[in-house]
Amino acid sequence: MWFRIDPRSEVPLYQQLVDQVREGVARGWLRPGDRLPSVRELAVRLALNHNTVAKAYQELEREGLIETLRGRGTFVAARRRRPASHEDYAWVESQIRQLLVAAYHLGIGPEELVDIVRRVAAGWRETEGGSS
Amino acid sequence: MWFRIDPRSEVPLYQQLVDQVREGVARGWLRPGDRLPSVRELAVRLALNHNTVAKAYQELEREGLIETLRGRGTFVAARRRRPASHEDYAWVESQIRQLLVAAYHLGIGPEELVDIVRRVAAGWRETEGGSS
Amino acid sequence: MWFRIDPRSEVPLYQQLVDQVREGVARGWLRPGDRLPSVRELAVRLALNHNTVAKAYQELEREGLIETLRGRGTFVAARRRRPASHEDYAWVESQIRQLLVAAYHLGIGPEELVDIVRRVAAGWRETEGGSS
Amino acid sequence: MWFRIDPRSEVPLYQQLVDQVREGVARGWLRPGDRLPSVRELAVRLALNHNTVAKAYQELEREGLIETLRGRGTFVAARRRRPASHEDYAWVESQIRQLLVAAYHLGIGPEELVDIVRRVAAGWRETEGGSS
DNA sequence: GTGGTCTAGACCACG
DNA sequence: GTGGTCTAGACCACA
Repeated sequence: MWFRIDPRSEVPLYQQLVDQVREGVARGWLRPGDRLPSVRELAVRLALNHNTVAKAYQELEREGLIETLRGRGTFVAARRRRPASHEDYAWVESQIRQLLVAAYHLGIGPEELVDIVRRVAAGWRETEGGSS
Repeated sequence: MWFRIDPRSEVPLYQQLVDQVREGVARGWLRPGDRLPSVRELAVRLALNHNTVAKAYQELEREGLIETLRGRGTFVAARRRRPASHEDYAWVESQIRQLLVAAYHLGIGPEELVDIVRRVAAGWRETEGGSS
Repeated sequence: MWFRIDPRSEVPLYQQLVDQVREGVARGWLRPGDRLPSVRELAVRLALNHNTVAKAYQELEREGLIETLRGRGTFVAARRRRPASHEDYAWVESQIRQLLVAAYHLGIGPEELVDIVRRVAAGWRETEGGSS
Repeated sequence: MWFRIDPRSEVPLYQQLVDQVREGVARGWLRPGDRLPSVRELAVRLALNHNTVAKAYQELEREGLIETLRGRGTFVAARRRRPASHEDYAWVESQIRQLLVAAYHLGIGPEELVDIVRRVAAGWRETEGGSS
């Protein structure tokens, strides 16, 4: 499978796992009903402690992205469609503003950033059918 | 001045300071040559430890955003124009991808995200002349 | 029959069975002498492991709610009337206290909770003749 | 302070802590702004591992009941008033139904249970000014 | 076999 | 000092 962990990253190991599952679900690489590797199997494969993997899975379950079926394993949950709230939009906009600042200091201005976003989003859309 | 610290945030206090200076410079609220408050003054005003403010200033100086003139104070540095490297672009794109994933899980699809980015960037451009 | 199993629930599968029989008996849906489905039959019907159903039946038999007549099947037992002990009352009160806490954090205060309990208990009484 | 852990209980240790803080907040024994013992201090006091205490605190923070101020410690958060949703009421009612069943099997009928609830809720109200 | 819990002991960033 | 993360290794309930 496609999990990759970078032990040198400052991002916590369990968070890297969470992020990758989130991306997998968002991009359609992981479909509802797909089985995730067992906690211990994945721990061995990635040379992590099983507790680290378990922490990631628990976080994902809390978010409703995955479900565990008692004794049978862990599976990708059906997507729950919840309309984005006003708070959600505010959060996304603040993230964008942060990104504009960071890009500026790298020498990338707002117009160029919009172009890059458009291009990256287009690449995303080719993979999945869009979801807004 | 306009510094605001949220001790409840999960973002480190010194990082919040760094972020705000970075945004101030990027948006033109802070111009080269502007004087920043002294470490002690800012620490008192924001009810922070001196070390916390000092750490923020050190980080900003390391990035070349501010300069300390011995005995005279701390000032916003002249902007060093450096073309964005290939790595810089790769980093920005990865950030965008992360944002697409996060937005997706909030119920905001790629097309809608591009619209929001365009709108936020437009608001930004009204304040500053852009730099791409 | 009316058994419903939710494999996603955090309640163990065997426990869900036990709970439903307990409710059935308490509400009068299951009367003394009524025959329960065999372990194998119920396992097939609910897509459970035999052992899971067997464990539930064992637990119910241990509680005296059902009786197994060798070779004839499993039946709802006659209700044994035993006065509630001091310990029983203490347990019930602790459960109520827990419920008061949980309700509080959902924004439901003690007075309102009492009202809800009264209403739910009234609905219950319509089904069965009460037993206190 | 008033934390008590029962290592023999089948309730997980961290869950016992969570429950006690929840009750403390609900009953007004813990007021917004009150400082909780540090993770390690409480771990020593209760003869638990610090990870166990940390897990409890993290769960409570996720629920918004407590807040951690970077490097300063953990504090009871201001109560966020959120109106109970339809789902919340459904959950409470299901809990009540379960309690009615359990009480029945102990020989305590619905009318008597209502009386007990009324009495326990009254005792609660004497401690705190009510909140519905 | 599965996930959930717990301990012991370690290292780190933050203030 | 604070909390956050991680490992190693153990035990348990569940299916």
